[in-house]
Amino acid sequence: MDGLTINEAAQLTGWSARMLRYVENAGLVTAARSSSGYRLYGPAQLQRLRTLKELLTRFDVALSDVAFAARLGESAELRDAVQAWLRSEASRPGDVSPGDWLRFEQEKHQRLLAAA
Amino acid sequence: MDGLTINEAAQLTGWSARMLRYVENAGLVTAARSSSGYRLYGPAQLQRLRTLKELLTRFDVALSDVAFAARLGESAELRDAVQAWLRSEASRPGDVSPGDWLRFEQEKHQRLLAAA
DNA sequence: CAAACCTTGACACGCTCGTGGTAAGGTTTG
DNA sequence: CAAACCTTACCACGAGCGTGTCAAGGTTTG
Repeated sequence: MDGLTINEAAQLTGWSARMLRYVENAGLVTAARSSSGYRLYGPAQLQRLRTLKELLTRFDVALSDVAFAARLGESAELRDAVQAWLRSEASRPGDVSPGDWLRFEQEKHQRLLAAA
Repeated sequence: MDGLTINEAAQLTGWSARMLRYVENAGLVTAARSSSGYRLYGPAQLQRLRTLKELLTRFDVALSDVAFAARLGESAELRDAVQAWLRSEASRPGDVSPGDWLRFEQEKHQRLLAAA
């Protein structure tokens, strides 16, 4: 059988085996399975895991955020609803002070930094 | 001064005053302020609040999800990074079983329903 | 002026997220 | 076969979300 086992993949990607299972259960990186049920990671999965990690740390994004983005990509109905709501935002003057949601999104990160 | 106060807006939108402050702090619906600092809600804000509520309940979306979508709309860099990662997904066969992330995203909802 | 409203800040509570661990049991390998 | 690995299923734990409530203090209104 070709493909790395979960601990090998963990070593090579910097995730823990525990997190690899968690990420798979989130539907973000799914491994193939051997006949006996072992997860098998190929080069594509390894690359996806590495870039996912990069994405999360570089932009301080949560797994649930990426999962939501995937949802947006899959459901045109949801995507349209969200975009319609967002578009109604900038239309009125003084509606949202610039950098407001940005502060919110970064607040968690700020707190983590402050606690260190 | 024109504009409804926070409790009036709460009544008309179905949110609590507490949540209106929370939503504002999330940067999603920001009210104008009177000279003495009172929040003032106009028709545009009321409508945004109503549609936001609809969005959240209808698609079982979190406030942080909408905030993230706003972030995607503001930062081309982030949007490109996320979309690039997502595009690398469907390329390989058997990469992700269909409906996998969907189960994950709905799991919370399922648990809530199961508890009732 | 007193009642009724608004403000921010805090405590609390249950739930989800991200993460580690451990237990019970099947598989692969030396 | 025994060691080393894999599986799922749990317990735990701190941090964040969504929400209510309460306190201390300023504002508007009858």
